[in-house]
Amino acid sequence: MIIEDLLIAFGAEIQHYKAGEIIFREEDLPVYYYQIEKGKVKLNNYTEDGKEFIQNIFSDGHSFGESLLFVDRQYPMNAVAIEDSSIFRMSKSGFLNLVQTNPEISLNVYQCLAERMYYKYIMFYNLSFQNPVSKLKLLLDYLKSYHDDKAPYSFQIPLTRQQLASLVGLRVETVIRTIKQMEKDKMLKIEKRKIYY
DNA sequence: TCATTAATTCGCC
DNA sequence: GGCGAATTAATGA
Repeated sequence: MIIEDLLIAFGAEIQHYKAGEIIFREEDLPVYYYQIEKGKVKLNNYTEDGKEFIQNIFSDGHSFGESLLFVDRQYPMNAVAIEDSSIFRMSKSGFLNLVQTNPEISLNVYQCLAERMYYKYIMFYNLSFQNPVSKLKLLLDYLKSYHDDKAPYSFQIPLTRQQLASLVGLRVETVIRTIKQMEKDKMLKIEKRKIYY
């Protein structure tokens, strides 16, 4: 979200993470701004019995966890690379400095934060009260909103069923059952196990 | 071709 | 809708 040249000018460095590598953990103190150059990252939590809930998944060009740089608190979630990734890492002071000296950048940051809040708003209501079809449909709609082609079945869901399940708090089996039901209802299409929405 | 990982199925609660 | 186990398909050394 922030121009790479500017990141570098304010002290950012590229870090490489292997798939599965942890970038930061719950209860760590936020001391860096992270922006993905290339790769994929998930923010998650684990319940006591080991179940994973995915807060969000980010890919190329996205930053993550920056809201925590504005409050004096520990991270409430983990960040894990889910593919081999190259990520810009800039110190908190560099980030705050950058935001203070560049109005356009801070506006940009506001927009990112607002986007995250929007996602939380729609998901929270939906995950609290709705049935599996509604939960998955909302998630798919949200994912597709970043896709230029709005035609039906034009968007291949870039996530595994397990990841979908972890994003909406369902089990894989339920996601599989529900996705099949949605295919019957012509809401999506399945080809070679890939989901097209 | 073997190994790994994801998807799917099944029976039961 | 969740759970555990078993089967099958896809993918990539």
